[in-house]
Amino acid sequence: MGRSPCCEKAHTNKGAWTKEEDQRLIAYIKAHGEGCWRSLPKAAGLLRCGKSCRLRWMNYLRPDLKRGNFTDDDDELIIKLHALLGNKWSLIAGQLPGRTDNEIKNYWNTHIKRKLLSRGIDPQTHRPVSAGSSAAAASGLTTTASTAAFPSLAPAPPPQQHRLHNPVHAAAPSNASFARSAASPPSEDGHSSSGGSSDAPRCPDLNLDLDLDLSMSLPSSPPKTPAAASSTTASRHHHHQQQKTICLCYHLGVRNGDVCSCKAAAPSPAGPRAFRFLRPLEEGQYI
DNA sequence: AACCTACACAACCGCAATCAC
DNA sequence: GGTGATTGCGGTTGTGTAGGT
Repeated sequence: MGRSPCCEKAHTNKGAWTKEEDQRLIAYIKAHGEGCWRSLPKAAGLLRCGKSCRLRWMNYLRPDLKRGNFTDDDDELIIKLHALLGNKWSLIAGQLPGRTDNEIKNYWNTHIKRKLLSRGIDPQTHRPVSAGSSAAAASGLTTTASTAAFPSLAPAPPPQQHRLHNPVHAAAPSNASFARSAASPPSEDGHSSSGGSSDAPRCPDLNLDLDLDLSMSLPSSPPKTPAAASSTTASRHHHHQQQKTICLCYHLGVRNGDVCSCKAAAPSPAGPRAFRFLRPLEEGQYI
């Protein structure tokens, strides 16, 4: 379907944001809320692409962002979530209130990868480097941490016609598409992963006690302000406001009737699309 | 002090998913 | 159901800076 450019590049600034631009963006969003990124730059008097505005707001200006170092607990949680979800940074970020997918992605690439390698663990497969050959990995993917964490998911038949992004892949690694989507971390050198280890099952003998870890309490964070929650997203996916009763299966995008029986916890009237992605947890909200 | 290198992170790009008509 | 518009995600790149020589 041919795509028009998201903005008129000839009339937009690029590169680092200035303080003035930040102030304009903040002021506008405070006054009008998030949403309609396409028209926001013009309305806010910014010579920026809407995507750029959104990114700046989401990754840097949002008031609920937690700046500062990651704790060791954060590290471990990220590692375990990565083992479970692969490079689904937005999903991982959803479990770390106040952190952005971009921040976690950067942190993974600059710190955690090295940390794992220093432990002799392959950051892609989460297996010992020496035993991390593709041949060994090919032994199977059916009893990964995912199924350990969600035993009820294990026997589920491969979902039909799930979209690539549907996180059910992450929760149901027994189907091949999981390996191609959620389980396709970047290649060792950090370059594109799109063609990565598509057929190599990840961490078949991974033992990360994820069932324990995924039920543990997560660090709390200040409640998100209404403005902090994407108004656009909120209007489309307002079920996220009711996440306190939602199980992780639902968090992961499992649709009603797919593999999770937590239907009662899925309040969305918006249909399957509303299950697309989980959102950052509210304060005191656990998975 | 100057240069080089590695690191950290902000920002961009391309594409898929989703929405609206 | 088809199509274009918009949003959001993941991968990659660019740039500033700290540390080493």
